[in-house]
Parts: sequence; C-alpha cells; structure tokens
Amino acid sequence: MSYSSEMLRGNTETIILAILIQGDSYGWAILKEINTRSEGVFDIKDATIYTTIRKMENEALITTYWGEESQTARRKYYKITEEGKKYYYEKVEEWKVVKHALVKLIEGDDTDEQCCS
Amino acid sequence: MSYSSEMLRGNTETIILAILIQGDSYGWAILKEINTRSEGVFDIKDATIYTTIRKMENEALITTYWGEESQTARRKYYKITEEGKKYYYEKVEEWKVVKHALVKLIEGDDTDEQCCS
DNA sequence: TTGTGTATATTGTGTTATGATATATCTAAT
DNA sequence: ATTAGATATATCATAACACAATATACACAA
Repeated sequence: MSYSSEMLRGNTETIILAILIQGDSYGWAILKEINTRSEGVFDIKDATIYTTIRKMENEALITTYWGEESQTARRKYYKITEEGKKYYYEKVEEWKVVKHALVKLIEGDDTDEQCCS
Repeated sequence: MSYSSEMLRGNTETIILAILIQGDSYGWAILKEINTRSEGVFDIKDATIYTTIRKMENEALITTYWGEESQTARRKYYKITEEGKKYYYEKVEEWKVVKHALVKLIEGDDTDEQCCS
C-alpha cells in the first residue's frame, strides 16, 4: 500500500470529477492523469478507478458512452452530469474547509496571518 | 458519519501527536481540543480517539501513566516518546506533500505561482 | 443517606466505507 | 507469444464509527 493512500480517502471522487469537468475522458486516461499530475505522490490503482467510477455512475454524477475509434482496446468514456458538477463544487468547498482545519491542527494555528485563502 | 470524517483518515495519529508534542494530555481532553480547534469541522468520536491511542501505544509512539488527582474520573495521561516525535515530523512532511498534490488535483494546477509554500 | 441524574473519562465489540490486491478478459501492436 | 492498453469483479485490510458498558465525582432531591 502506498504511503499516502489513506490520505487519498474521501477525495477520489472529487479528483475524478475535477478531471471530467475539463472534458470527457476514459478510465485508463484518468488513472494516468492522476498519477502524473500528482507527481508520483499518488499511485492510484485501476481497480480503484473503475469501482469509484461505477459508484459515481450509479449516483448519476456521470454518464458513459463507448468510444468509436479502434486503433486500441475499446474505451468507455465518462461525461460529468449537471448533478455531478453541483456535487463537485460542493466537494471542493468541503475540501478547502477540511484542509484549513487540518493545516491548523497539524502545522500550527497561525495560518490566518498567512497570505493565501 | 460526519461529512468530513473520511478526509480525516490517515491524519488522526498526526493530529494527536501534534497535541502531545506540546505537552502530556489525556484522552478526553485531546478529544475536546481537536473538536474545538477545528472549529466544528471535525467531530471526532471518543471510540476513535481511544482506539487510535491504543494503537499508538502499541507502536511505542506514546507512553501512558495514570493521573493522581481525583476531583473527577481517573485520567490516563499520554506522553510522546522520542520515536513518536520522529514519526510526527515525518507525518507532517507527508501531509504537506499530499496536501500540495491534492490542491493541484482538486483546486487546479496553478498553485506554484502562489505565495505560500 | 439513599437515590437519581449528569458530566467526565476509559474500554471493548462489532460494523461500515473505501482503497488495495489479486485475478480475469479482451484488443492491438511488436 | 508477449507486452501494453483497457475494463471488470471478487475479496481483503484498515481506520473511523456506532453502540454499549463501566467507573468516578458532584449536585440536588426525597
């Protein structure tokens, strides 16, 4: 288990939505994007991606369609729904609030005097 | 379950150590301190505190001793060990790295241009 | 003084949610 | 044939939580 996988918990859906809000994508590409954009901090697993995506589909946060091209294995594309966008913005706000609390508790309580929101 | 409890995962030990590094304390007080210092963001439960503390004791991150005073129920005090301090500093660094990755993935990738480390 | 309630404080058993692990299947390219 | 890309599912591990029990002290009645 990756050293930071526990801290990923509760944020996986939000991260996937953050990618899909920029445009449709498919499982494997989402996986690669998370792992490269995190600069190696996360090593999220394919099973995690696909099970999370299935859950999000059941919750109507995303819809799916099969890609046409066939120069490679068949790809299932995911598209964020309006409900998914709403949920995403809520989760981003939640993350910011939790982040602030964690910074205060872990790093110390003088974060209010700093510059960034 | 509290809305942010999943995002607390992996950080509970670090938070407890952050309190104990400032001085010995006991379970109930640690509980209250976390919940008040987080300004209501976290509502960490007694069961969580005590099970985590027991785990940390087994890992030799803390030692315990019973308090003398008896104007209230008996208190079990916890003291951070040298090993615990080492572990704490490692976890703080880990948190900062993970936080940076999460900010990049969730909030957007232009955090490097901002002011704070 | 006996009882009842409340706040403080610790402990134990079991449950749940979520990411990891393992495994399987299929396609296309080398 | 083997590797890489791509999707899928079943099982496992773990941390936080729910629920319950126990213990101490203190207040306020009856």
